[in-house]
Amino acid sequence: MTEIKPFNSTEYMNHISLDCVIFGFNNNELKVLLLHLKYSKENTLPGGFLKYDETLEQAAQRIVKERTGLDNLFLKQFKVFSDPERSRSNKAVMDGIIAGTIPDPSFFENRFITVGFYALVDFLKVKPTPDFYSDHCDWVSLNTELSMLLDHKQIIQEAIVTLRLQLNQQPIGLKLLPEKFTMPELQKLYETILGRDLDRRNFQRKMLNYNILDKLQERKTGGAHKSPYLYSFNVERYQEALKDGLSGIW
Amino acid sequence: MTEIKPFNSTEYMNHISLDCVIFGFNNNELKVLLLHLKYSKENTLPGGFLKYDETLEQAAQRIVKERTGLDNLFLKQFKVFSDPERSRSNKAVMDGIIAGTIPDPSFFENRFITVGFYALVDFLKVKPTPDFYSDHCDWVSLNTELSMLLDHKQIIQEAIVTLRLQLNQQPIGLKLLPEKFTMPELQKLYETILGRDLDRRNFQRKMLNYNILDKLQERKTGGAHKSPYLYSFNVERYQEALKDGLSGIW
DNA sequence: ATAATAATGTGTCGCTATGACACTAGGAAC
DNA sequence: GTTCCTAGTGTCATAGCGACACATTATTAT
Repeated sequence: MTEIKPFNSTEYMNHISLDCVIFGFNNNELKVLLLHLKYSKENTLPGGFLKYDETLEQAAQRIVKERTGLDNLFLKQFKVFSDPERSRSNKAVMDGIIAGTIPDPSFFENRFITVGFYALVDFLKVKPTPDFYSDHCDWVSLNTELSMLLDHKQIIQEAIVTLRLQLNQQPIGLKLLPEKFTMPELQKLYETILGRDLDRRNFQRKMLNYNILDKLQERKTGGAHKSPYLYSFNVERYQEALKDGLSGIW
Repeated sequence: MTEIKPFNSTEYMNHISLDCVIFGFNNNELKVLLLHLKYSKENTLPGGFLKYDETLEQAAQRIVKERTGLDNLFLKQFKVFSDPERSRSNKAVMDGIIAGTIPDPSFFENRFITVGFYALVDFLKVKPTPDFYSDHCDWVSLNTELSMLLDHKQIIQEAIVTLRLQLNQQPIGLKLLPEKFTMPELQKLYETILGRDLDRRNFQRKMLNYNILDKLQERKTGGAHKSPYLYSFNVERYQEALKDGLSGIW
């Protein structure tokens, strides 16, 4: 249970909610897109409820589109959070009721099981858009210490663990990086997700051996030092390689 | 939505159900524990609903215990199934209503999102126990072609895919095999899950290099040929090794 | 008994992937 | 130019892996 917006609760299924951990990569950092609630001043994940004719995946796409402007994103369920206490003492709901902005308080006071999704997006393509109940919507570095609504901090943690485990099975780089990128950028992404440094030369060798990158003629200019080459993913070969997983442990 | 037993629907959360794919390994085959419904003659996964004060994990333990007699099993969520059509035209419910055995049909006619769990159990320890609505509860080989309730066939398929992907991150062998087992048995388990043959000698070398097995003095007697040695898992070292995943791709 | 059969236990060889590491090249600041 | 920093490329030794051969032991057929 997360997002609060003016809505008709009869459109939505009771007891089931979704929360989306939207990952972006910028400035050599992994970031998540968070909302900041007007009344309770808490940070929340973009989330929402399930309509009667939707799958959870469709609901997640809808929710993510409202916050990012983007369609058809890479989204994956990773865990259901079902602690009976998780939606108790929901400060955001209390404040909303006091402010008179929640049309159907009894709906929000129910117990909700939430399905966690993570999304991988191209940072630069996102237009962060707050909803009615939040005063802003921003990218937040994972290093930042934040006060989060309910169990949302835990949800983010679990999303990262999942991301790390699936690093060789999911198109992490393809989805998180722009069309063209440099080898050092790709390496930084892997290092950030894994939480440790990798050897520059070994990383490059291994990556190139996967045969999933196209080396472009262009170099990235404007940097302060030697211009690195630009690469792009060969989507076909990448997808093919992922079927068996990118071999090896990083 | 799966298990139908005499119950008071007010004890349970609406719209949320669980289905458990209980894996066992016997006679060199992977098997799942299924119920066979009296009226509709369909096979179903053991499943049930969520009580108001339970987590999904607790509910899954409860459900699995009722069918196997076992406590504290290895259980993991793997996916939520949320197709709005999935619980439509539920033959089992229709037959139950006709037979007058469903106390609260309106509850069952609601839309249900189901959370898939898989369990890994020691085949020999399980006492398959049917519920009120099923005439028997049996182990069924995955090679068997069956008519299953609703989307239960798909749920089993997804469970297997998950099992395969997590083969190096989860204590598959430890949970599916008896205390003492032979190397060929362990190999067969891996081959069954992976769906392909492995080289006997390379398998043994790799397994032993993990340092997670204790070679016992005993040998398994009664077999038709040379007696194989018995092994058991060194639980401590196994758990330790799983933290980083058992390296390598099978 | 003896031989045939079949599965298990153990060892070798060559290749590849990997980790550790060093040198060269290019762009910016001075 | 010189300095500094980053990127591009190469080498070497080792561990792990796939492919493969031979000896051992238990049952079964004769």
